[in-house]
Amino acid sequence: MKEIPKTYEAGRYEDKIYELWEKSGFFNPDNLDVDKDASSYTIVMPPPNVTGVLHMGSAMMLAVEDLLIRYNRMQGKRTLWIPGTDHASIATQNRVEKDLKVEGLDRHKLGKEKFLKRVKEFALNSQKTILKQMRKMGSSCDWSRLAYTLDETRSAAVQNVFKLMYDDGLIYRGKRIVNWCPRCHSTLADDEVEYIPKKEKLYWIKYGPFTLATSRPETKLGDTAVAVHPKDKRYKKYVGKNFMIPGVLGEFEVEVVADYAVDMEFGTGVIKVTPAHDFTDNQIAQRHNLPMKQIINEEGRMMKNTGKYAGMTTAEAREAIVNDMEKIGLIDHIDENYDHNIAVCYRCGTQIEPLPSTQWFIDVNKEIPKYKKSIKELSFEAVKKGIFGRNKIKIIPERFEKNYFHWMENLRDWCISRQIWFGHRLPVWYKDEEIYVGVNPPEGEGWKQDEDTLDTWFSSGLWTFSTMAQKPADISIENNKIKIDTEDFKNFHPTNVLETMYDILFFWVARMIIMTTYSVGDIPFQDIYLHGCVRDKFGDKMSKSKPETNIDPLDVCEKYGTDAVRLSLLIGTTPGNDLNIYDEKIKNFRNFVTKLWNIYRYCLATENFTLAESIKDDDIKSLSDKWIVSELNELIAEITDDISKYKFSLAGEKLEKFTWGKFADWYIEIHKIEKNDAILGYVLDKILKLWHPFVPFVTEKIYNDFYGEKRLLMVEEWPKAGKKEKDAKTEKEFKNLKDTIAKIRNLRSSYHINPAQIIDAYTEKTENKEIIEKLARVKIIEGETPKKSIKIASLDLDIAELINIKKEIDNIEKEIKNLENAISKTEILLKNESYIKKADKDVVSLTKSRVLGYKDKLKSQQELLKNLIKL
RNA sequence: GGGUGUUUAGCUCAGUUGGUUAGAGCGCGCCGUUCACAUCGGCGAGGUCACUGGUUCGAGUCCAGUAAUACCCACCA
Repeated sequence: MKEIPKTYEAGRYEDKIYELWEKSGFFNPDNLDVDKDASSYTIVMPPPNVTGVLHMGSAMMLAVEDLLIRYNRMQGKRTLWIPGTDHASIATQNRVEKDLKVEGLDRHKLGKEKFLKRVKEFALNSQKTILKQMRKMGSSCDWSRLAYTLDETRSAAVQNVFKLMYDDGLIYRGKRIVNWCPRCHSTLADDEVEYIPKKEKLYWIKYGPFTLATSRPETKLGDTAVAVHPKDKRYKKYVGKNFMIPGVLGEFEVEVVADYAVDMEFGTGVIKVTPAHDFTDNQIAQRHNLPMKQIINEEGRMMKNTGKYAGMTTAEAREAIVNDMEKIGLIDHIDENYDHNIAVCYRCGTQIEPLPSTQWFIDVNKEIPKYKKSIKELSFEAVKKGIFGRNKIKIIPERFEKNYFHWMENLRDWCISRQIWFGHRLPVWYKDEEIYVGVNPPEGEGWKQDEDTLDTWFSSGLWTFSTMAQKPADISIENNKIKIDTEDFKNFHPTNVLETMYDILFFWVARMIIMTTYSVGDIPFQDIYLHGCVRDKFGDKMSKSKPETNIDPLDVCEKYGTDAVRLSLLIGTTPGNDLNIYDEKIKNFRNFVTKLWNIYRYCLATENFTLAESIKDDDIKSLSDKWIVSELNELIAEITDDISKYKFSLAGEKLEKFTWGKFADWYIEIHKIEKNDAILGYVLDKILKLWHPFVPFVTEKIYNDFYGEKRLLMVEEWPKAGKKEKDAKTEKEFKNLKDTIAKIRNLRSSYHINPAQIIDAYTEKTENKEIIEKLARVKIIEGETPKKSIKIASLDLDIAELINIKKEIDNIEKEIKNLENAISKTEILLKNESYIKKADKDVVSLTKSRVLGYKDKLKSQQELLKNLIKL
């Protein structure tokens, strides 16, 4: 026998095994040995940001996707997993700016060109690390198709889609309110705004026929309307009318509109509408076509059109205006302690100033001529009822569909321009008043490209189809649609499943649905599988600032092996639910891998052991053989069903139970007696295959030891369940055998009978004699009848001297009581007419057999009791 | 303010279309090197399934409400 280490030393084998896989070429579905006529299975990997290194969440994503890919590859599908990374414009630029700050630099000092060079270097470096880490996790993706959201081909996709949308009239340039930081001179994304609770003053001012409450009286100079709730009876008569309102700069005219955004309970139920300097007001203005009047500039100061207040900061202007209003009697009263959230810049803490700014937008409500539907409607239908002849996109878990619909219904025009340097430049050129939009710059002198870049989700929204192109020329506009002229697109699009964490369902997943349905007239994927957030031991988010609970996937892969890490991410978690992870948990799964390894060691130690892909009928000899084969058949059927329904945790648990609790604990123990190598080799062969998608390294390593490099487990066929139904008789007989052994063990344990002591057991005749003898450590003597003994099943154990009879009588009486309870409960149920009438027939017959089982048990317990009392 | 989850053993969590006396791992208690495995084996203790009501022959599972807790969206004059 070869010298095999007692434990599986992951670090010794993992890299070599990965190399073996990669060299085999089977990651690539173009491999000559892959059946080209087989149906395809495709996943496009959510591209990790090139902002640093892989975290536990990415490890989760890779574990789930690799499981799906390996499972389907073994199912004989033509399987493709496309890897990639995301340039993540804002996040990456911020990250590099942080580095610059440490060096006492900033991007303006460095200049755009040098800065971009620096970002590019950083991104490249970080990408290298990430790709290495993906390999370490065992990801069987096709590296020949590696993509990057900012590479040439993906850029071509971005430009083409932009042009298509522009020509369809969906992309427009317009003024919108943005979060503006007057100190940083920059727009802020919504998630870059922080809200701080603060006590402020609330001014109740007289406003023509109304009195209303406001916290920003200085914006009165930009008011163009007042709004009330449509159902507010108090103000119904004013709606639709215009009024002249007295103000500090004289009278001005406003219209009264009715809008549901107004809260009747707040203040007097009337609000002033300042479309240029408030988000809600701006929306109201859009709905009612109200004019917009800007009065605050990018410095946060009052503009020239504010007369004597021009040049003041908003705070100064507020004080001055309130003063003046008081003088002419426009102030009703002032609340001093109004609880209020103020919006500040996350970088410098300066209060942000909502300002109108020129940006590019995608119109989500406009009807697209070729589909006669808007973007919103297309994306809604794709999930609601299916579109373009496809089944509806299914979200797992289903409850997220509700969130999706809610989000989609409330979707507003998507602002796609960003004042960021790193990213895709808009394919827009200006020359004087002229605007040109196109993939290539226009001919002629004097054209200047727009300085803005695109929202990073614009390019990642194209990901499922842009990754199907190999070069820029593969992408074109044809018949008013995006055409990807490649075999990949024909073979692998739409993809089967999009797997990611639920937190980017809206940011990204929804945008892929939007961009793909619009651009190529198809869905991007059929299913969406959402995993939860990987948290630390206490259920908190992991972060590098908490090194005591933060887990680096590479560290634990090193420590416990990648297989153990994968198991800890796959078992004990359900889709959409968060999962806590910590060292001890991973260690437990490492222990399981060791168990699997030792099953293999045991097998190797048997003479001439070999893995068997199949067995003949007469290989099944004993009760135990019948039992394990029947259990295995059931397992294969269930695991296959579970994985196809995305129930990985359940599948893993069942596999674990079978491998450890049935195969190792019982069958292998019995094999030591029966030595049926054919069955042993058969079961091992099957469980290696079933386990492979979960723990690819250790299973491949074992397979490799048997077959060498000629055969790869990775591309072996997924097991098929045998035809035989589960055999109830075998099941019952084996259960009796197990129960007999367990009861004897139980007695031995209760009375501390030395494990080395062999107990005499008398019987007239017994089956499976040797198994009971060895596993229960008894000696079976046939034909004699002892005077004093304890009866277990058909065995009379000579242990009467060793046990406490009274205690045993108590125990058995308790058990008898339990059984009687169960029997009477079930019999009452069986007498219930409506139960018999309404319940499933199968359920009723099951209940009947259950009662019989109880009665059997009761009988044997009563006999045992009689027997004990005699002693 | 609006929405969506979660609540099952000391801990972390499973529990499929409602149907055995509700499960696993860890932890805990007792015993143990019979050799594939002490990263192990054997045995055991531990739960009114958050609470209240309803539907049903039958509820951990479905419905309504309550409480605790987490997250998402909006940030509002």
